[in-house]
Amino acid sequence: MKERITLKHIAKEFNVSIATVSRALKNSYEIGEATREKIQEYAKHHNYKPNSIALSLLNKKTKTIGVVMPTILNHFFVKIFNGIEQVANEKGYNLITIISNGKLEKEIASLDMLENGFIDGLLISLSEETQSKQHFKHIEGFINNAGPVVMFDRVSDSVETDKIIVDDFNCAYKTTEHLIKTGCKRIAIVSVLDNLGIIKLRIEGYKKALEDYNIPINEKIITLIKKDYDFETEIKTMLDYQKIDAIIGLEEFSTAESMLIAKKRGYKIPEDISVIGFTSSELFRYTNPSITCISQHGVYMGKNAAEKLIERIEQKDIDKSTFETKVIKTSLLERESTRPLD
Amino acid sequence: MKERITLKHIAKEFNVSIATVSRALKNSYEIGEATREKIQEYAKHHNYKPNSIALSLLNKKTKTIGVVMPTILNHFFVKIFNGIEQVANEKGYNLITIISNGKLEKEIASLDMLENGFIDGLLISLSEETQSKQHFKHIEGFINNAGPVVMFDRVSDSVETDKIIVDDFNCAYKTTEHLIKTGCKRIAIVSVLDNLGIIKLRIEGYKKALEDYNIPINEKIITLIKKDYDFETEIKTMLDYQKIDAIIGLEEFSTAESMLIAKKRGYKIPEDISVIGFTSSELFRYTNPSITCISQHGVYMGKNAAEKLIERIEQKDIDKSTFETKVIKTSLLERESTRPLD
DNA sequence: CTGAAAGCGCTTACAG
DNA sequence: CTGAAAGCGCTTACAG
Repeated sequence: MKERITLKHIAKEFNVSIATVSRALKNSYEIGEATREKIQEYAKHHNYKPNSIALSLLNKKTKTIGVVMPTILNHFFVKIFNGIEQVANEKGYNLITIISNGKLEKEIASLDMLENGFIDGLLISLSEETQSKQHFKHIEGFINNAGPVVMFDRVSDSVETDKIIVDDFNCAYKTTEHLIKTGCKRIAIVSVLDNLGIIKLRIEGYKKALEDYNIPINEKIITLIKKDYDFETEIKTMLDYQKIDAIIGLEEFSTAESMLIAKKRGYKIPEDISVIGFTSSELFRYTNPSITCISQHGVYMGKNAAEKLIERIEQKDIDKSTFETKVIKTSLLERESTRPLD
Repeated sequence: MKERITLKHIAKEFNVSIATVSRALKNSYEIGEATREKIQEYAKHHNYKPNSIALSLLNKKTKTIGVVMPTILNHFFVKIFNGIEQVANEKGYNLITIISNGKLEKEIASLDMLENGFIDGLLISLSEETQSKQHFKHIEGFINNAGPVVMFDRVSDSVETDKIIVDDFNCAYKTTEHLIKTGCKRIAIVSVLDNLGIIKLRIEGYKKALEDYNIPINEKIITLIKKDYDFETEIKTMLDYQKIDAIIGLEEFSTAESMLIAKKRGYKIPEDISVIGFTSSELFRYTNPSITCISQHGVYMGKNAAEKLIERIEQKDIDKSTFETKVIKTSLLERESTRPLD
């Protein structure tokens, strides 16, 4: 690696000041044409690139956005990331990506590190632990000290900022309603996530739908499986001791895995048990039967989040009263794991 | 957002020089204990964080790595990214991630942008177009002007640098051999990727295995499907006009989709046709039958790539003669889509 | 024990 | 048309 060429080098080469070089390269009309041309040519030939760190220090803008996500091993988040990347790229922003891995500690450490001027703004989806412990000081700290924040999907009501979410309550309501209309009455919920705001909302929506259709709620078939519990055992127990004619899986794993276990237990899908996944996943297209699911439009969510953040970054003053929560509509993608409506 | 607090502010507060503040915060033994303590306390209380942009300018190190990948909608790359993230995080490096989306142009633009001092080094997996056009000037330019580069998975022989790859030739050889040993003779290859070094190597390994077992090579069942061609039509044509008893899919999509089409055409898997996917994918666990595949150990590859790059970054001088290409072993994960060995 | 100065690489208002 | 100077926020060798 050669030493990087700077204005200083060029200035020395032509025996002019670095100010002149700077202006010549910016095509300033102030500089004589001859000087301008020879400097530009030299710079081009030697592949001069203005040092962006120096520019960042000067402008107090890095044109870089932080993205903190709980995981990337989840197709929904991959899609969101894709959306973010598209918009960021388009608008000339770089992305610094951090996976919190569900850990509050890492989230805090990351924000702490990012609070030092390296990014212009932050996109964040909270880790499980952050939500269960309801610890948001690091987010608020960032907003106060470092720059605008847009939260997406896994958000918190208690943090005042812009948010992009899915309407989990309504979505769960409609999903449950759909199952009821196809004749299901004993609808189970399965999830390996817990303590997440979105999970609570989904369960509320589900319960409301059951109520509205006068179906009793059976807490024993709302199976939230903690990390240290064995998934297969829990599902088998539920299938063996409870009567069930539908399963709503709240993420990819729970959905696909529950269906697999049910099939092994001899249940026909969807004749005996209907299955719906509460997330879009490529995987669901290829299972047998293919799985009906809620499409959450991850790319669209990512794009919206990035657009909102960049808008805030480029805004002079941020009026807290203009903070908004955008709700992204979901859609039901019917496949073979649920019965047709009529 | 409050104005960020700087050494200047603190210095003014205590009527000392910024040098003193800087030293006090670094716990320099030179500074009187009283001064040190009151400055530290004040800084802590006001949440002072040294501006990392200023430090980067000073140290000519940003503790940031660039990651350029062709796609993220591919589980293999997601896993690699996870591995990279783990190591980077551990060693205190940030990641700037760019998805080239298979486009040479974007790859060039990205490197151009990253060449200006924002990153200490680069991890890159080439885009399809880059490989088909054999255009590597931007990579070489980066190595010469900006910093060390480690290439992973989709690499080029003509670029001199460290590389982490899968042994595609051998792996394809052994995969083909495995199919032959389970009684398959008419082994098809299906891929939607083309012009990729790794694809060529895999096909060579496959052909070598056929040769070694005295099985004639039938080019008509090596189906590389171009972007604008209809996948389903191509596969159906192959199934209808050629005799086939095994399919090796070179990526997730081709594998899962081919099996689906074959099943629809009435073939029993693996009795009539065996299927192997040349990539690890969560999806393959849930299809019916589940799909035997090559596990490429993406996380491990990502970790290795990141470790190598950081080693290079933290090295004073890089001796080109020490560039190495590390080959990651793959393993065959047998599932239901292939027949057992005996 | 503390400060003034130089410097990282750049831009730009101010002089001339 | 061109340059010297100040400044972005920091560190550190050099003086005292």
